[in-house]
Amino acid sequence: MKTNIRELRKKLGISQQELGDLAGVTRQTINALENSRYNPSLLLAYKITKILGTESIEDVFVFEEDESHTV
Amino acid sequence: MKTNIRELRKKLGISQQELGDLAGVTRQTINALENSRYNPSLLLAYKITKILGTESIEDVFVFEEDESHTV
DNA sequence: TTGTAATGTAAAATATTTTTCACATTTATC
DNA sequence: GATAAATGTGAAAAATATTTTACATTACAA
Repeated sequence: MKTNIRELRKKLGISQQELGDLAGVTRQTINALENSRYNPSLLLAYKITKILGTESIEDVFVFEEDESHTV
Repeated sequence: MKTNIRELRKKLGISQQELGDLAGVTRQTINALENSRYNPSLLLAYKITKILGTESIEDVFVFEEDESHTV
């Protein structure tokens, strides 16, 4: 799973730290998400989506084709 | 967070067990989601959304207004 | 070029999700 | 009403997400 968090965050002109603060998580969590290092909880994904001002979760988190077959 | 999993699953005429098998999780996980007992991973939410044939994650998982302020 | 903010990352600890097992209750069918 | 399938739920274990701490590197302003 890839994300557009970095691009969207930069459009807002905020740091990983600030986004983390807004979302209630640490900057390391944001960093790990930007670098595709793990699969967040749905609620965290939702909160980030809201903060970044996008329409839907799928605008921020991009799933690969065969990814729905993996846990 | 509430979900429409039960309704959508019944439209497909499948059991919690079958949906779990399709999503690669146990029936207890499906049951807990249907009864709003926790916040799944984003990937699981995505897989369930795909299996249920809905457009987006938000069609299946419904967030309350002030929920984005809670972790 | 020096200092400062921002980012990348690792390891250990903690929190949360998900599984497993087990049993009770409900629902449908005969 | 008996039987089987489906569902609800609890508790402990396993797996995974997230935090914390700490340090290194990069980017950028003075």
